[in-house]
Amino acid sequence: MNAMTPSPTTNKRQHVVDTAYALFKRDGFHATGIDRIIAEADIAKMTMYRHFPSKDELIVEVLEHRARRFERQLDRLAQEVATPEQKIGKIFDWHERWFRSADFHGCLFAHALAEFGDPGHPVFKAVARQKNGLKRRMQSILEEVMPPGQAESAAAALLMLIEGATLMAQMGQPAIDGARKAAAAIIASARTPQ
Amino acid sequence: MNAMTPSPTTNKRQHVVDTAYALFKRDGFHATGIDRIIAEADIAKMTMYRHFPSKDELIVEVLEHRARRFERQLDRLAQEVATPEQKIGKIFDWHERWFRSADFHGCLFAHALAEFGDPGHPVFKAVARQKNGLKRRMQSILEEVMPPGQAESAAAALLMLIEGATLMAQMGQPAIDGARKAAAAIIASARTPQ
DNA sequence: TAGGTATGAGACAGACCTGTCTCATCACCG
DNA sequence: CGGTGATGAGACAGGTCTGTCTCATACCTA
Repeated sequence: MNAMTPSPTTNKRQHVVDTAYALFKRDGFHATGIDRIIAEADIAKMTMYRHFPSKDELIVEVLEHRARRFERQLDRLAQEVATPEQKIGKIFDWHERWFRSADFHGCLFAHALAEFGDPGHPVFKAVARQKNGLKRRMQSILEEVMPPGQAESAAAALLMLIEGATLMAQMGQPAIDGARKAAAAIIASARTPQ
Repeated sequence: MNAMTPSPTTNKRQHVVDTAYALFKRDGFHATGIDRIIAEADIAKMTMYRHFPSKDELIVEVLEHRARRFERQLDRLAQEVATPEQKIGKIFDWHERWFRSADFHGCLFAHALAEFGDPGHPVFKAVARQKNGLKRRMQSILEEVMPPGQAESAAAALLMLIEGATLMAQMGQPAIDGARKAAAAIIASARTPQ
């Protein structure tokens, strides 16, 4: 296997992940059958099952791939600005662009949580990892300007706002501006408690 | 049909709704089959299909029943207190108790939105009605102490907080206190803009 | 050229899905 | 007693689900 030419295995595997992502996003997890995925990806069923031992593991793979991509994008955005307020602002910017994108269908992780509510299920755990990652990111940003305790609860509040804004955006109600103002009020309040 | 004795039709119908609610809440909508519902409710399949023309309509009925129940409970709680802050506080109280309840599995409406993402689908519309109802309720409470424009965006922010808190509660992360503090900051900020 | 690997194509199993149909039964009511 | 409406029980159709299996076919490399 030449190291310069990408492995065909990797290509097929990623192609399945991308195709499954698009279908899961639009139609949901249980409503999207394996047959639909392989038809859309134009691959044989066995090709998929050779890469992923089960549909559940494919779902986890899709979620983890999207989570990594999300983290990379936020990393990049954070480097563009200096102050904690600006970094938080960039996170809201990211979501605002996402809400306006043509194929926005809500948060895939929240949807996964809705369909896999068992805390022991691998999909549930993958969702928890992603949400905790975002919360930790905001928390460490806020710790630059407030004590850790304040930063923890403020980060939780910001995460709630973002999740809520995503849900409202899915219902066609633009609320990112309100979320932004509320976030500013929360941060200001945490900066100067009482 | 005697008006004093409740119609057996109504009883069976409600029994199906209640049983379906418990199963949808725990396992999701697509993952819960008709066969499971009628087995758990201990009724014949035809009895169900005589009351509900399709599974989708049963889902809508379940959602609407829960929405009516929710509205009644909030109506009652609102009458116990006087100030807008207290009324909003009662809404957060309700959610706090809900999060602590033994069979809490997240918001059924949010889950329905995850599985029925088509805005034209009756289930989607039922979800939008419920969320808009809660937002309107908070908005009219807030209009007692701030201009309508401020009340609208503050209500949207509070709704986002509540939805986000529900999602975090489902992931086992208690965040209602943080949401409460954030709500106070939002309302204070809207009361005295700038 | 020979061999190993990835893939394609599709049959197949066994279960589950929604929704319809028939026939029997039971309760109530005039 | 006779009739009516709600219900029970279960077969049935037609489709879809996940996952496994076999066999043929490319393709790259040694």
